[in-house]
Amino acid sequence: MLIKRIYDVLFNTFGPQYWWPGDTLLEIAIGAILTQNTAWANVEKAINNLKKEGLLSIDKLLAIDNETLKKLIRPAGFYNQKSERLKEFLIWLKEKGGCLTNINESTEDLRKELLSIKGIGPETADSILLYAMNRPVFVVDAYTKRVLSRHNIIDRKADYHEVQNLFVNNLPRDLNLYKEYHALLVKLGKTYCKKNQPLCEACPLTEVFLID
DNA sequence: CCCCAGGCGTCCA
DNA sequence: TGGACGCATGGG
Repeated sequence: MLIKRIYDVLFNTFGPQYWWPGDTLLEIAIGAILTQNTAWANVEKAINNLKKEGLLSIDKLLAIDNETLKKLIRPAGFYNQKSERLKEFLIWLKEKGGCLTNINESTEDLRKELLSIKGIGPETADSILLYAMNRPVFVVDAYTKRVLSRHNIIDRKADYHEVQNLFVNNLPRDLNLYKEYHALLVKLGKTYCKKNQPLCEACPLTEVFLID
């Protein structure tokens, strides 16, 4: 099966990625919001600012005023929106009891609730579910779509669920597999599938399609 | 100077 | 429903 074989090639090429980077689950969830359309290096700066101030807790972040929060997360860009999005997410999380992995609710319900928060769309919701809440949800991002469409596996304008289902329907429902696969696709994208790089000879996926 | 990055909401046809 | 646009910083 194609989807499984792509995974094997990526894993053999790059090895395990151990995603998502971050010391705590809360930090991971915050990173998922801050990284929206933003280079990870800039997100790290924002998170480090919060960490230096000892603010990486739900209550402390909710306690500081918005202007302070904006200044701290400024390097991550879109800080006016992201400060609001962060606080709305934290309010929701606090209502859920404040522990990301001890929530007695179905993944489906949690996903709907996350999507109802303004500024949290499918990718951010699924990233939080998978990496911060340990729920087996496959994450689709810009790299995933670009890699697959560039190799004619999906249409360029395939929507989120269509791409997500391609993976879910062709893989065992396994938490760590989902984590590694998404991380590997990002790794591949950053290395061999950049935006204005039409096709790359060195892309390890070419071997998959030569065999077919 | 340019383009881009681990999106999302809004507006408009 | 789907394409264009604004949001913003920092690196290449």
